[in-house]
Amino acid sequence: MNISSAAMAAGLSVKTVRYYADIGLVKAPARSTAGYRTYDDVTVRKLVFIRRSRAFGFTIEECRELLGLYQDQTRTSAEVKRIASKRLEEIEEKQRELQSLRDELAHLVTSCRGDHRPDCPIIDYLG
Amino acid sequence: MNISSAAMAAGLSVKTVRYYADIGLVKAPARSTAGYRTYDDVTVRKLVFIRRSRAFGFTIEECRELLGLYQDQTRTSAEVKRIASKRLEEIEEKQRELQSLRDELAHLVTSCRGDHRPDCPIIDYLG
DNA sequence: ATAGGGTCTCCAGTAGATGGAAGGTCAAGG
DNA sequence: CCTTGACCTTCCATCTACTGGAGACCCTAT
Repeated sequence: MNISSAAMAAGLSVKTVRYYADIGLVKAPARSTAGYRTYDDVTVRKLVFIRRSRAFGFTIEECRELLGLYQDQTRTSAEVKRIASKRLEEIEEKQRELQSLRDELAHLVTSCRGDHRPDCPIIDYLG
Repeated sequence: MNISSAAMAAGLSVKTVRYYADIGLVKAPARSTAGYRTYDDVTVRKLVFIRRSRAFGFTIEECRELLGLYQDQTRTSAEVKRIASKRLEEIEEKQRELQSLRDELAHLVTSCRGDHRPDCPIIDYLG
């Protein structure tokens, strides 16, 4: 399978697939005589795994760790849960941040008349 | 005022204050005979303005725009409101994203026993 | 033979800083 | 006067996770 088929199958861009091999996230694929990368299904499945992990916001390093666990028959679900819980915590922290940000900004936006005059509570707040 | 006092007063790091002048977000400060940057209160107030804007997640370019409006006596509050509303929309979009992410991840984490055994719904989902 | 795709490597750039090296400056204390 | 330590300078590199593009090579079809 050439890189574009692999990328398509994994739902990633060709650039990204190459990048993941460059940084050693998946192992370097075999090459055709012309030097083209040839991907197998196993690697494509790993690429899909990475895409889904990234969608949850796991960093590349976390993906590396998760991928290691994915392939490790002796893993414990506790290890996986620890990583996922950490990410969940981060998401929830971010949500709290965004919530207070939103409330504050929404308040300012609401109180701004948005007309042709220069006086503006948003600018006042920032300045 | 030397750069560290200005940074302190603005609530930013020295590096960041220098950076904001480098990219032309605030005008390049005057220099002492030794070449030290000397900041005045007006610039410090702008730095504070930028810090607060950044805290809302406005990009540097948006900060540039907001700062322009801040200094423009002929601004209209409509312009300010437009920029702020756009940011508010983005925040709310991000909130929706995070919410569905959180729900999904929370579900997986909850259903994972987190024990010494390898079987794990989180890994299953990703793979 | 040629046209069009696909692929290769390598380099640069994105946002918004931050870290560090090498060297100049300043004020206080001995 | 000299040293010490804190501050300042410039410049370059690094971070995250890719993405874009140039120039060259390869493959298939007509």
